[in-house]
Amino acid sequence: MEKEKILVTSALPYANGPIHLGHLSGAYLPADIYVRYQRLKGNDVLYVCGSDEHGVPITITADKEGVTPKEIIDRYHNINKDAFDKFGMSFDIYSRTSIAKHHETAKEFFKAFHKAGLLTVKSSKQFYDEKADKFLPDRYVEGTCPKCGNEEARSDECEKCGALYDPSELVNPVSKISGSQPELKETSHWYFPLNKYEERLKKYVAESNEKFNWKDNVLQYCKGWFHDGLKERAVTRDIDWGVEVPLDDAAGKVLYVWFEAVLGYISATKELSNQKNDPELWKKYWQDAKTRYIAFIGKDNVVFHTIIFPAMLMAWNDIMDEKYLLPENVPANEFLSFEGKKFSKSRGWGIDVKDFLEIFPADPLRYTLAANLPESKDTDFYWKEFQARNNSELADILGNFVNRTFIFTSKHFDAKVPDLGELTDMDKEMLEYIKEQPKKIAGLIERYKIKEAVLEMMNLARAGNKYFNDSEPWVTVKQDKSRTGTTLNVCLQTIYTLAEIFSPVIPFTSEKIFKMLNSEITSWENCGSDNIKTGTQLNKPEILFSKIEDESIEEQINKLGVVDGEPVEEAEEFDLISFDDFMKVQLRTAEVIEAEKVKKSKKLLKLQVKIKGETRQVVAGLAEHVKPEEMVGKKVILVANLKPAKLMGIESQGMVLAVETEDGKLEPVAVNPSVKPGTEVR
RNA sequence: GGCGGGGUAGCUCAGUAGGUUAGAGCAGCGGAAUCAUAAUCCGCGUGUCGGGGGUUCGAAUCCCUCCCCCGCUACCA
Repeated sequence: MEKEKILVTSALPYANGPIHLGHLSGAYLPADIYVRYQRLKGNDVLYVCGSDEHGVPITITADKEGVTPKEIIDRYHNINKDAFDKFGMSFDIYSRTSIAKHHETAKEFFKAFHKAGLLTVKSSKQFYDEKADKFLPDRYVEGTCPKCGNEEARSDECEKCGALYDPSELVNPVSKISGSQPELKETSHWYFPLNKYEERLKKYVAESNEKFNWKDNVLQYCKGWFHDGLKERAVTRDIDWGVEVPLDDAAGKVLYVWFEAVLGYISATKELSNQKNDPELWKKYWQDAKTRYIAFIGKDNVVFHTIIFPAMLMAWNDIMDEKYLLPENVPANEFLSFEGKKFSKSRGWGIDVKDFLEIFPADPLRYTLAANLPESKDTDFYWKEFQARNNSELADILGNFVNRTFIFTSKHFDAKVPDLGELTDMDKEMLEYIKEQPKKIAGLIERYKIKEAVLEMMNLARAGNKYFNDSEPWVTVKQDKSRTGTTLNVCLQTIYTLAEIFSPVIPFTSEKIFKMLNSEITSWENCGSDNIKTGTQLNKPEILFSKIEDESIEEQINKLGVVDGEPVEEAEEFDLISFDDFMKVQLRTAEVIEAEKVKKSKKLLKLQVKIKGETRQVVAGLAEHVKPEEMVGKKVILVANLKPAKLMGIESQGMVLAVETEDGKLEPVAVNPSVKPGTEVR
């Protein structure tokens, strides 16, 4: 079969925090499994990734910590690179967008577009912080929403009520940098005419889908974007962290991250070319029409990889002689939740890859994630499930099958691979199965059905156990040793095949098995043929997967929702009432005129309070907390339309609002003394 | 608010060009076996396919409607 050239990318993780299990499930593990499989098939695969290191959130983190953005990106680039490495990601290069090569590449694209007159300049008003001498990106400005009054609204959008508005409408804008009030100041930016590519993009998506059968969720996302119509997009921003706009009159402006980050795939490949002293290498992938390009991402990234990046490449290809490939497929995954909730570092929910791999080995994690990838909908990671997958599948089914075969072979055949003698129907069936199963799995992986492929891999190990059981070598060894030899030979061929087909998913274990078999991995196409030769001396078996005890899982579960040793307070859950319901409660300010203790009562005070036009008698349970004389003259809040009730025989015509402190003390809600009695409270 | 996804067995998930008794893995129950990390193998599933309505000979699947979860809304997989 002719070798294919395949370029694979995984979304560039943002270097503003450590990656967690959700990231792995989205764009990394499926890609790595795909890549390892394609390499086993003998195809020429290039797998590229790297850190995305520009943009506002990184500068926010840096400011918060009082360090430079460079320190932030260095920290997380290294943490994540290391985590990926321990997890067994087989990138050909893990680059970063802060390198000179990337700045150069991004500028090249911008300049080409600019020179061709594609980009338009538009001015708009943006918040400017005089104290900090900076234009403020949306996230740096907070104010009150003009629609709903939410005080934590963003400059052009309120997350609470969803309103979109012009930044000039924002009430009381505050700069998050200096705390001062920013001014709206005129600035200009370059825009990319995404709208001009709309028809071609629709065609691109439709045709790619026809040829390569795109995933349904991806098509739905695209449909959503097309439905709304594509608009021009600003490609520059006024910040000082990023790729500088390569024009004379653009001081203080950088390329907007969406524009340059996707180009990181290209610059990373160029970087690899340099490292290999083969400057043309990258072109053999990116600019050869025979290469297949597959971009693995999470669902949040769909628009960038099916619309924006292709549009940019189309624009380039229109102008330049050297033409880039567009992705043939963008197999985006949905999200992984953690124990039923979204990953959240601040709430202590979920676990970083780095922390995980310090406690458990990579392969059980790879297997667990792969067996439950969010391929068609969001899925969940549960610690208990991780334990079960490790113990009852990896250890009990796969690990034990390998172990029992090895031990039996060393006990009765000096750990040498016995002859394959005369075959029974059962032997033939098993041999047929180990030939067919890899084909089935290959088909699934090529259609990006990794989850189902993993199930089929484990099914081969199940079949191995059944074959072993049904063959009863512990019986035959007493009567017909050559029969036993045949059984074990078939089992060892099965183990060989298992090591091979499982290697994309659990590469570390696969390697161990090959070492135990004293054999080398072969091409995927040879799976199931006579791979392990009769007479081969087997090495001593080792336990492939140790069981995970309940205690170590409990320990992890107990860490949930804890940050720095402190449990994170869960927000209270309220039964929601409508605005109308709330308005049924009529609150008024009231002035206390008289106060005395109710006789024979520990808790009750009898108050005379003045509201507009009347004086009411109210009985309040405050006696243990406030002295009567302290109450006189106080302004309080009264529920004015509460049905009167009798307490200790005294009529109470309302209720005084009080706060209950943690130690159980009550304190009347304070009202500014200048407020007139009877004023409405809402 | 708009757009999108989801609601299937105790749990985690498959399953739509409408078609026999709706599936898998795990857990559970019963049995067999004893080579093995007490692992394995065999048997056991009547689940209002979120609710209601409709189209149809026939609906988990198509249409309408309602409820509940989640995501995106242009810089977090």
